[in-house]
Amino acid sequence: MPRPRQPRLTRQLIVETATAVIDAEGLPALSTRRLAAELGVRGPSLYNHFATKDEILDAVADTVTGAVDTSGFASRDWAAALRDWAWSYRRALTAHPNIVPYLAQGPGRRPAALAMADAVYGGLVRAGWPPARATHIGAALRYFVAGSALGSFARGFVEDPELYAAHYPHLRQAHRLAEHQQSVDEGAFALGLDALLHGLVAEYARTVDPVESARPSG
Amino acid sequence: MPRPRQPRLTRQLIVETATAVIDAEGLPALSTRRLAAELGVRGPSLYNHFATKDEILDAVADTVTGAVDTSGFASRDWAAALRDWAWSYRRALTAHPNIVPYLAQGPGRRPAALAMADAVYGGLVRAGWPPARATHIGAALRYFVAGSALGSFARGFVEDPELYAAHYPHLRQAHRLAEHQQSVDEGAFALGLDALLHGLVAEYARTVDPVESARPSG
DNA sequence: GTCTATATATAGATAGAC
DNA sequence: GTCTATCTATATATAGAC
Repeated sequence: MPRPRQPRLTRQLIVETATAVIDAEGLPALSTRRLAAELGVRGPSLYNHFATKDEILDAVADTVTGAVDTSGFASRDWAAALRDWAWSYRRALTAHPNIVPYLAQGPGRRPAALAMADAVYGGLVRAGWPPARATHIGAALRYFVAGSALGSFARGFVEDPELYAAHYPHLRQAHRLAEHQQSVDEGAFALGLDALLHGLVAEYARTVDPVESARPSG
Repeated sequence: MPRPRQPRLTRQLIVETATAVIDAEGLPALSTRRLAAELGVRGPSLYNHFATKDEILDAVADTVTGAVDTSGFASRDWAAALRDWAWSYRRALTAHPNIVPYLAQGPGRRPAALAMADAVYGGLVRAGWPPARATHIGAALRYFVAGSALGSFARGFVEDPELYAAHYPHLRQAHRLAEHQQSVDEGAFALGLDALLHGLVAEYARTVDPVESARPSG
């Protein structure tokens, strides 16, 4: 009973469906058979559109990264651009947390990841940061965003509070916050990002543009 | 030809060997057969010491986290304690980067991870941080450390610089730094951690201990 | 371009002998 | 406590018919 006039496979449809499976059940759950079944075809059909499973994963990864907005770096305000980029980056990754370990294997040859790195680095250098410093700043923010998307603090705590109370007294309250996992994660990200940018602005004033910064007070 | 008097299996030996395999070849490379072969036994023998493969992975994860030093929180200087903890945490994770995605699945029931969270949270609250704030700070630093261990900025760049030059002009210089991957990663971590702590100290002065901080200047 | 059939490999885990 | 033998399952990928 071949399905008579169903939508045929396309690369985009395969990528979208693969993303959905990964989001719902994790990276190890994505097999070619599972993906094909989800699309209403058999496993081998996928190989008419992708040479290997890794090509599919790369396409998923590139699509996720492609959703990140780096347009802020077109302006002059590098700190605002970093903040907007970091939040956009975080939104893109937290929408698909299960793919993050794969993403972190490196930008590799994925166009979107390379374009993102290029935009951030270029924007910081244009703002006056020394090249080596620009690399460090981009990497530091990438670490923070990737780490925040990778695993929440709350995730993984078991249900019974009393189970912890005896051995880890300070966690009694902390664990209660696990009920509000998402708000904890977002609050921690907001706090960390603000602190990071605060420190970077201070260093910029000290090392990159001391004249401009010193003008008001001395 | 059974091995006559070889060292028999112990939980510790299994965990150490599993860690070595994961370090060398990645998390997916660790199968029960592979691990057993490395130990000079057959697969089923492992089940005399662990009920499941996941139990072995949990033991590996717990050992990695157990190497983190949180003794700094015994003192009063919370910022110095955070810095020491973050560096110790980073050293523990970067020594075994391939296990990080597994670690990030949550503290779960692993004693070392829970003890670490307890020490950090307790130290910050004792220093005067509000409980919710202490949770956010611990999480933010955990994100940063985990992200930095997960994937370096440099990792994954291909060898030929010219391959990037045409399409991503700003990356020509950045990619050269990939040759010094380790120093880039460490520099980015140092910069990010300093910036984070700088921002936190400023907030502490503003919100937790304004009297003490305001004394000199008003 | 999708299909059936299959090659090849590998996984985690158990039963029961020694 | 380790072994052989095996169960069950699942994987990626290819050949060749339609």
